[in-house]
Amino acid sequence: MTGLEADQEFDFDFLFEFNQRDEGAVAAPEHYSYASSSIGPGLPLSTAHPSLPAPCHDLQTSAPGISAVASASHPSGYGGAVDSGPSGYFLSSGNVRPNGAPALESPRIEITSYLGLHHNNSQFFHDVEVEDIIPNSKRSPSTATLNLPNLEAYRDPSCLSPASSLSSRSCNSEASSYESNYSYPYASPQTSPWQSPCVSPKTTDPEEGFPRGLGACSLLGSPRHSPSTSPRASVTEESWLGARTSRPSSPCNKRKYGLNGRQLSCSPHHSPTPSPHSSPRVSVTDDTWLGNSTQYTSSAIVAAINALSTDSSLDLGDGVPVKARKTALDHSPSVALKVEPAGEDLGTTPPTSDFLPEEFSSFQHIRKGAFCDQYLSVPQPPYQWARPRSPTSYTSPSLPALDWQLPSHSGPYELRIEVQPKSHHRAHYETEGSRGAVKASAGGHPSVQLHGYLESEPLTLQLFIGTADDRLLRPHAFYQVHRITGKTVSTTSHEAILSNTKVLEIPLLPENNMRAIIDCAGILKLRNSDIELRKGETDIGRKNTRVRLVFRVHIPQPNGRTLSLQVASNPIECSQRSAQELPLVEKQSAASCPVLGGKKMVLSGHNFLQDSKVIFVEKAPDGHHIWEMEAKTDRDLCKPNSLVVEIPPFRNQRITSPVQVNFYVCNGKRKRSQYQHFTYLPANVPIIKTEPTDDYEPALTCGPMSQGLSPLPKPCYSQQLSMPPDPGSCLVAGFPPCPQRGSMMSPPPSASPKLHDLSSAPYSKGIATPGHGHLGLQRPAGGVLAIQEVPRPVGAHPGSPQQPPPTLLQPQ
DNA sequence: ATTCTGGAAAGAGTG
DNA sequence: TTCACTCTTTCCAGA
Repeated sequence: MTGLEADQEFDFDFLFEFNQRDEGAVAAPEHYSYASSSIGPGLPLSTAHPSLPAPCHDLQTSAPGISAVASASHPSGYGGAVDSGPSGYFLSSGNVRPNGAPALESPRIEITSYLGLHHNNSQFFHDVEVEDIIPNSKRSPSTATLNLPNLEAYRDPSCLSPASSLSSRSCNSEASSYESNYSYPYASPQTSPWQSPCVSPKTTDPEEGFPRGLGACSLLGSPRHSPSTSPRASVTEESWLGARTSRPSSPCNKRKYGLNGRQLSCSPHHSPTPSPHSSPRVSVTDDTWLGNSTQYTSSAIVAAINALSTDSSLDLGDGVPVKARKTALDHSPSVALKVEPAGEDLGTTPPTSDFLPEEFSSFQHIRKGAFCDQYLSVPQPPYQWARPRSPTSYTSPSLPALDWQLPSHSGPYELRIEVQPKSHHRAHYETEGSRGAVKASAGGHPSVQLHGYLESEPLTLQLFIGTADDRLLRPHAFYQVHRITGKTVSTTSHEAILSNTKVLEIPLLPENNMRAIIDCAGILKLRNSDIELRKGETDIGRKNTRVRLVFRVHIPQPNGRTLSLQVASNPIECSQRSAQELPLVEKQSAASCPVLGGKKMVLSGHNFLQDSKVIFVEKAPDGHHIWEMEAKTDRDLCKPNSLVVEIPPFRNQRITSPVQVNFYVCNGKRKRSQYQHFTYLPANVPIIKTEPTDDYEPALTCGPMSQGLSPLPKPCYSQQLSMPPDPGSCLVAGFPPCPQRGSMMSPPPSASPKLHDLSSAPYSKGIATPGHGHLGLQRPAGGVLAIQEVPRPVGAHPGSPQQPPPTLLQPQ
């Protein structure tokens, strides 16, 4: 901890600065402080464990795991975050409050935001405790179905045809996302990716803050206080009806389905709520950039930044694409801890009780309830298990937002996925019946175990559906976890909603060695059009069909803090078709090879055909292919699940540093697998390690790791390279491919740049662009790698300079 | 009667 | 603008 402390201080500083600068920023800290304070009380009340209380964030955030694990002293990152986290919060809070005034611009906003944030965070509370408290009425339909909150609200006025799904309009979304990515990079916090997770005061602000009249607001649209009231309301309804009833872009209109009812009901009112999630995305990118390293730290900082950004965003607003902005704003929610200005404690529950219609509406988004409700109305679980036993840790508002990157292990603890889920699982729509629980590839179900926990107190394992792209792990906007019950389900679970994300809470019992079999989790697909209309949503759903199961556990620490660990599964393809027809590479026996090639590489996955071709591609930063080479495949050895290919020689036999390329399996026209990463090594250079180990790990490890940790590219380098500090070198050398992961993550060549590429693009620009020749090209790799690898560094490589993140950034 | 599943139709989106 | 093909979403039917 000591080391951490130092870090903490560091973080604090940041926080302060931010705070001082922005109210929002301040707010963030405050939240924390509040949260902490408030939490304490709050939790107790509920069922929460004492442990969970306020400290949680800090700890978690601090990412004890990360900082601690990796290196006691994480300078910046986690450690700082962690340490600072707590303290930071307090301090900040203290300051803040006083400063509260500082909020100068819009104190309310801050407050609100906090609230909002809190709520979000507190979601747990809400979910757990609050829910009970809160009248169903408030919630939208308590039905299990997810309600899309305010489609209308989300819709931009600009959008001509509400119906059309954003995806189609991807441009916008993309643009926004890209922009966010690019533009943000270092520059203004606002834009910066950082915003992402944390704090998202913005969101709150906007909504609450109306006063400000954030530029964003306009974008956001109506959300403000009362969605319904808002001008849009009318629109809303229309939209609702139209949108909702009919599927947005698609067939809806044509087909008449009966779902409308539900949606409508929910709709208008809810609308205001921004989607918390949304934020992550944008931020993600940024995060990646920035600091991957500092997941936590960053988070704290981010929060601060977000706050700032929020404000700024307003200013910038004009310049920034709507979507981008929205996103930013939205972020806040997710991250934000909800703290209420006044009632810190309240933050947790109090609010719930209070709502006046209007207020409620305004807060809704903030409140988990609001958010959630709008989004997902989760049936409340009458489950008992949670209460009695479960520590209810979740409740604490201080818990890290779902888009925060957390380590999979810290100190003696390690959260590990013992059995990975199958790479394919057809998600079901709300209009369909459940398609069952996610299964393991070998039969049975995935399982997760917390190692190193010797206490007798049971814990709660959280599960939510996360993204599987090259960017930072975050809740997937288009998929939600779906609780499965029935005779065949042996694992009890409880649903909760955090920032619009459904979270399945599963007990981790000492008697079961803190192991849980995940046979109670299905995957629900939300209509792209609905989600894309959400405010702040920058991602498009089209072809965005891969997800990961993300597991989290919050471990109470003796010092009162809570340590949060997170692990993500390997990617899961959730679409019907692709899962059946597209080739999928899950593993590759080699991650790199000398430029001479000739080496055999075994690919394992699905849908391989004798006619399958394996194409190696080197892409330029701009995405176009510089080089393509079909690898020879051994048809005799080809099986549906495995393919043996001979690595082709690289076009340039004289490379002096590793060059990352991609390859994919092609079954025909558009039936291509995701890009896989592969690295060509200089002929005379000692091989770093091409084989199995990496492959393996990457695949598996990466999945998880990336999941949890930060996706930042930098880390990767550090980790793998552990070597040289030089940025440049790192980049180059660093690029070790993370094969497997890549497979899942990278976008198909043909695929629209948007989704997948988004991530890549950003990276490329940020990283590659600048001067790294090949490296630049490798780009995606960087991003990808980073993500994958990062984790390791954190957890695994304590020694590594982890926090290189900064390095990365700087390099550029 | 439900829950899972696999399959596929219908229509919108993409290039 | 048209066309072929892809992708999404909803239905259907059987286990």
